[in-house]
Amino acid sequence: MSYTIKDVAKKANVSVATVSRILNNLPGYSEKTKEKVLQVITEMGYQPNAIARGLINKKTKTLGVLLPAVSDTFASVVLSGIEDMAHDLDYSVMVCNTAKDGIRTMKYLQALREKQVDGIIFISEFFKEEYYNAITAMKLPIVLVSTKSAYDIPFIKVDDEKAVLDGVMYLLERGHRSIGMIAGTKGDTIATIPRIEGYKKALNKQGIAFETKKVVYGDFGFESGIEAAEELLYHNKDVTAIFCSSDEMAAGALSYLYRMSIRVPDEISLVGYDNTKVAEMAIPPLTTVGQPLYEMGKNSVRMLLEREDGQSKSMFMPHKIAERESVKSIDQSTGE
Amino acid sequence: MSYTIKDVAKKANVSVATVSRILNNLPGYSEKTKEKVLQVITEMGYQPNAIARGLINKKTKTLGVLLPAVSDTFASVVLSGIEDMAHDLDYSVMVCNTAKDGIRTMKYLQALREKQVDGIIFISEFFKEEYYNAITAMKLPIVLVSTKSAYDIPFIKVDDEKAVLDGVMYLLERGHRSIGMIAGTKGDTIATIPRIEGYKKALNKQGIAFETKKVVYGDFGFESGIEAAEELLYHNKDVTAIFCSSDEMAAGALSYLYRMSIRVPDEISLVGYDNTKVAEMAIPPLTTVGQPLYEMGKNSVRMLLEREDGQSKSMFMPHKIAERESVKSIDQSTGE
DNA sequence: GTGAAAGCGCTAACAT
DNA sequence: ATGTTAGCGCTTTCAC
Repeated sequence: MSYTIKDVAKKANVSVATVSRILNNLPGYSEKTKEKVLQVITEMGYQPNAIARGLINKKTKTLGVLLPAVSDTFASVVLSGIEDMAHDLDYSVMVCNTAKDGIRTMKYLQALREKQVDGIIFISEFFKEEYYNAITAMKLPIVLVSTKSAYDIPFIKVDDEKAVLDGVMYLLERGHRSIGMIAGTKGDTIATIPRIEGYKKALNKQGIAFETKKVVYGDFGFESGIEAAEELLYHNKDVTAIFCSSDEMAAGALSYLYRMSIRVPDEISLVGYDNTKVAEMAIPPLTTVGQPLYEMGKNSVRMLLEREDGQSKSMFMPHKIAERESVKSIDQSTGE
Repeated sequence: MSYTIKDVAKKANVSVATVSRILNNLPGYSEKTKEKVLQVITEMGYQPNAIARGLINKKTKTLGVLLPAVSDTFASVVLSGIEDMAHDLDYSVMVCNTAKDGIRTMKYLQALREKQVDGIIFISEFFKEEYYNAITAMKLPIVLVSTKSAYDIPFIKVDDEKAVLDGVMYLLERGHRSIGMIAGTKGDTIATIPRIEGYKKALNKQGIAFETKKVVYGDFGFESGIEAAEELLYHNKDVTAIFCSSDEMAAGALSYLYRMSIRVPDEISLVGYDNTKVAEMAIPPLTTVGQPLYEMGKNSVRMLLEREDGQSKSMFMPHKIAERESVKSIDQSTGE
């Protein structure tokens, strides 16, 4: 066993209370005893036991983060923002890979509760009623990142509809008239429906009719992008540009196009969504609607911790188009 | 506040000891009281406090993971293996993003200690003496993943020298004679020197002389791959293949070659290392020497937990070449 | 089969 | 300025 505060007290000839005060920077001791105690502490290599401490203050200085897949580029950037901010504030973070599995999420929620985390950050998944009930029952502060809910829970995300509208406008402004969309999971009320809405509005602004057959669905992943691109082009020989609801799907589309010997952006332009590393690494580098993922992660812990006194409110983060090389302007007069 | 074991005991008209026994599946109560207590527990929605529990058992059922960058593809796959295994074993994991920063690592080590984690997994960084001293002082079990140390600490990794030897042999067998190498950080005794050794040995087997100018260094990241490829080709117009020490660097090389209009694999073949998602997503898909990253993550927690009784030994994991489309066979007789 | 009570390592009154 | 002591919520002897 390691040393305890008692050992330190004994060796320094003071009471545990005094040691505790010194450890916590509370008033109530002379400079001399402080020095003495500090010296004994380093001598013994004493480290306070955060578990015992947590039992009393009801604070563990640790946060729980629930995300669909740690190895997913998207979530891992958010996680890294969370991690950095938490570290600055002296908090630790427990990661819980929910694997899009509701049962597993519930198990995690319980574990986090038992381990008395000070708050929970929930990333990018659909927030079920079941979760809501569990969390309100345990009275834990929570913030949603890149998702939102039907409940009064603060979230932090970009305005998806507006972001896609801008992304599609970007294409429209460059002369594209037949634009396809590779959307996310069909029916997803957070990341699919509003985005399709943005797509529609952009077309509408230019007086272009919306056609159902021009939007196909994927699941945000690479493989689904390949399939979606194939399906989209099969039904729409005329598209000159595709808006993709994630960089990974755009990478998939890119891959399909490459295999079909269709050049990007010469024959078809592509714009992605997220601005993750995959957009940078793609060939050609992808123009994409960027979300400030890292900042969103950082803000989420700030929000969570401030929340403790007085509800903090949700916030929309700005999106920004990262221009790279996957979009070509086409000259309308020549139809080229 | 939530309910405590005392509340349950009172409401069920038994002692806390009995409740505790039931909670922990210990003998010493009748089936009847068990039912009664269990019922009260669900009624109240009681959840045990793992902090209080941890104070007694000196077990927190949580692990600490130290890694250089959560958003790095490589580490995040390992992390996801760790996460899954930990979850199966009812452990939680605290992630610590060390950002290749020694000070930060030391801070984390201390935090993990104070929070009484049951063990530590250290991924892919150089393991400094400083860390060793801190960890032995706190008597925490630890395992190294994808790295090793000068100390008697179990590690789990692939045999880098052998892996690169196989990768380069793969190229040699396909007729390549002038092979460049984009290595990792110069001087890195874990992930660079042994790999260069493997490269040398492969050439040697075929009686090809090793040339210093054919190996250039990067830092395992995408951008460094771009620069390295440029440098390598500048000094070696004749290479027909490049072995890269990470998939990200290979993607960088790919990107550079694309910009230079040098076709892969027609003009230059490429093989990567790791077999992460970026190898799959590359255009063309990268042939790469794969490490079983996810499995390594899983094994590391198994190893860590078994370790508690009796030292467990290090293990080498098998590497395996994932064949995709970035390598072309060249016919030597025609010199093509 | 069940309960009382002594801690685990610490903090926070309350004394002095 | 410093010490004594009562817990925090739980597990674990030791009685009965």
